[in-house]
Amino acid sequence: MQLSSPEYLLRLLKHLINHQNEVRQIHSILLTKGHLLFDPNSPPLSIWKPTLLYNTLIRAHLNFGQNHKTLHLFTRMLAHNAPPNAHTFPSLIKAATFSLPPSGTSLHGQIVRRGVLCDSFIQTSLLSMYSQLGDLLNARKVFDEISRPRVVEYNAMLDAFSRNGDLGSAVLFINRMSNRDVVSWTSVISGFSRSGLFREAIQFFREMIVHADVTTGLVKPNEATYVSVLSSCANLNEGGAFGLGKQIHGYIIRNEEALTVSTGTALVDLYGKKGYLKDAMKLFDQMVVRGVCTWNAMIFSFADNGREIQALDMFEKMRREGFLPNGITLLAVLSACARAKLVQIGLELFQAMWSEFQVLPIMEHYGCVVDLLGKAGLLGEAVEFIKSMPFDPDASVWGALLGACKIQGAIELGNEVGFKLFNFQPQTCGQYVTLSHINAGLQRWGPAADVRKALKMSGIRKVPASSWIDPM
DNA sequence: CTAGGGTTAG
Repeated sequence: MQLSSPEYLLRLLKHLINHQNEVRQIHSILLTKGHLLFDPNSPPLSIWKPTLLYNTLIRAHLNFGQNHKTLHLFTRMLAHNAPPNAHTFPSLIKAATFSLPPSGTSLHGQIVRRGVLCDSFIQTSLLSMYSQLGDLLNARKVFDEISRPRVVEYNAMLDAFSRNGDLGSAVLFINRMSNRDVVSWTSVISGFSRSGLFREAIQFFREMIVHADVTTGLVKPNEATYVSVLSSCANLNEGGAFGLGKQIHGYIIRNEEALTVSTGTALVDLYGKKGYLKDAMKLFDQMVVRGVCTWNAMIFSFADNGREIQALDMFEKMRREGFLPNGITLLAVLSACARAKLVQIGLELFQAMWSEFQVLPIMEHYGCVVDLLGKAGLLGEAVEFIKSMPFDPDASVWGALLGACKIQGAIELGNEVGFKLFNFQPQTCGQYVTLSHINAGLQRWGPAADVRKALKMSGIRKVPASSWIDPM
């Protein structure tokens, strides 16, 4: 086979699909050889080559996380007259989900016009896209158009309910499904967890492991399930929650060989949040492979337990080992600085965020700096800092200032800020719901009552004992 | 194996 033939280059591309430099080189060879150009006069067997090549390139760039480039490749594809097929769209839909401005609806239009809407992969991708964009209505519409949904399609709809906080519907839905797999169960557990309903998440996990799905061996909890329920255990301040977490830890040790990045991090977080820093650190050291998230969990553990200096040391160590801090890392170190009143270091880190770490500060970081200045008694500076923000502060930022006013006894400013906060109350700050660290206490109780009612109505029983998980 | 879809943390 010729080294510059489209067949060979396609094979090469598939083989090196996760290697950015190689993909780029193959891409440029393909361009110079004209292999990406659709030629109606080529032999019938190779007429689809440009489409295949473009689909693979699109997939590669999606994997690289280059959503904009992924979508741009589609316009190049159209310009080269390479006809998109049903395989083209799932990757594009995924890229559109996470790119700004949203281009999902225009993709939806393209799909309809090209008559590939009946493809089940495309339907699931679209459903999932609307779900991730918080558009439950359109997600539902897509689902209702699916003629014979199977478990994957059901799961996508289930996840749409779960991740958008409609857990009542999620529970009703999963109960009505004739087949459930581990993804179905995990979707609901993580949905509860995401909504801050940790007790319900744990309860649902307990339901899962005594359900016929699991006892018959049809379904088995996996890493995603454990991570979700461990996170709920970490966040629920009840003795039983920690106990369950430790049981799961034991179970993982007995059954899986080594801790993965996800389970290891979830466990570091668990022990850290419960104040068992030695155990958290021991786990951290045991882990063979760590991720940025692992470091984040460890830094947060120190920061939240009054060991701010150790948190900052950990941050230095992380950088020495070549890890690039992300937005969460910065949040962890900024909160450590705030707690220890290390104003200078905190401000320097905030300044370095963009210039050194290429992390764009978001609302939470600003909230952290306000907290930092406020805790140190620099209320005037905190107010100035809020005024300098490039976007409007939300309730979490004003809340940080209010907290500082209380500590400092600044009654007048406190009243002013309190009034501003009062105006925020009726709003649902939906997109910040996950930012529980700073938003703690805000927007938590609304959905909870409804969900408990739905749980009750859906006939979830009291939890019997299980062979390896004790009832709480 | 033979392009593409659903679940995971801080």
